[in-house]
Amino acid sequence: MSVARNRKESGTAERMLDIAERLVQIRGFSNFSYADIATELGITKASLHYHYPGKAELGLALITRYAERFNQALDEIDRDLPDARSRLEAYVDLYAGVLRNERMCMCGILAAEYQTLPDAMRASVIRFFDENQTWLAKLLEDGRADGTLNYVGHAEDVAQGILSTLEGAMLVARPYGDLRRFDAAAKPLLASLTA
Amino acid sequence: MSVARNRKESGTAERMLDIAERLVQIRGFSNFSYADIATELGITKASLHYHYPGKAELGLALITRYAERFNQALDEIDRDLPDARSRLEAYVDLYAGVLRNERMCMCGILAAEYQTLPDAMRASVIRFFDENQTWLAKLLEDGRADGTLNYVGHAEDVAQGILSTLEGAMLVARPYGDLRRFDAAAKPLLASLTA
DNA sequence: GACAGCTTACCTACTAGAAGGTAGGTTGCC
DNA sequence: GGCAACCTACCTTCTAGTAGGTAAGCTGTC
Repeated sequence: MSVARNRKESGTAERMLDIAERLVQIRGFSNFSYADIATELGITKASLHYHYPGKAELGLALITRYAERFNQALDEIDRDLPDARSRLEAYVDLYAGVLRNERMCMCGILAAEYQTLPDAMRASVIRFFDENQTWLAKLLEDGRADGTLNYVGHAEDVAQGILSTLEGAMLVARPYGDLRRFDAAAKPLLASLTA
Repeated sequence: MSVARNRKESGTAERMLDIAERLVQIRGFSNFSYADIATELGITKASLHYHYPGKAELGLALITRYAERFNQALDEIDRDLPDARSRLEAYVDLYAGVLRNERMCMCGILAAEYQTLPDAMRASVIRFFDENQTWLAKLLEDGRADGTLNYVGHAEDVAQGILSTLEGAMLVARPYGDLRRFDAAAKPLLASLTA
């Protein structure tokens, strides 16, 4: 028993989020329980309430972390890729990556459950979509400027369309367990923005 | 007390489906209960089990009826509208109509819950999508023939893309309670198929 | 440097309520 | 009297959540 061994050094709260995140993305928020997490972590349900007093708080932390990481990924795309077109491809690949892990976009699945979500979570789901859309709208305007993308109408509207298409592509592809279904929606989308 | 008054003349089983259908499309399959239906119908939970022995059977009946009606609507579109382009518009409007009722496509929401669905229901969700896709693929080929639609690649792939886009548009539009969000995805889709 | 008091992270044992579901009885029309 | 459609009265299992306790590690004071 070394000094910090019994203390289980690594954040249980963080591991709770890891497990819950996976369960949400596979089953949905109302289809996993504290008991599921407890079993997987090897501690009791009661201990979980020490870290997050209720499921609503856990859910909120879940979206917050997810959105943070997503925004980080967007920043990296902005930093690493030169033109709007290749950034858009990278954005699409973010979604494809989630699907490759046999998961659904967290906020996509939460959108489906929206009516049964705690209030605090609802606002965060909306915010996630808004932030995505803002990022996409800027990308679209950049693309028009640098000549790598073109489209008709307002960037905000097109951004809404892109987001919807990608979420839908994930939603429908997952029951089939077939990534090509995602591509079937994503490729024509990209094509229509470069034509 | 007229002849068939106490007998509640109109099929309770059918009214169960009506209520359950609405609840599924708003909350999802795992977020409504027999108790919800019982309350709304004004009879006891136990009576519901007389009509559908379990939730899985109810769920199956739900998809079956929904798919039947949807297919009828597709037949009517085929019968009433002359060209592929206007048929596609009518198809998109079927989706918009669901959203106008503040509902999500039943099979869209079931797709989100897919991993927690009874086996029999899973197969039916897939079948619904397959039938839609088959209908759309034929429509796309007709459109190529009659010159009202054009696209690149296989009709089946484009059909997948259309389905995904519309499901996604509904999914994202609903938390916002904003039909324009649906249009933002649907209009460019239609445009890209007529360009 | 010891010991008091506090904090962290867990535990056992429990609650109330909701879930799906069942057994068996009642009602009223044909 | 038979049967459809309901009922009362349960049961089990699962749910989130609570009460209260404990072992171990920190921290500040004398």
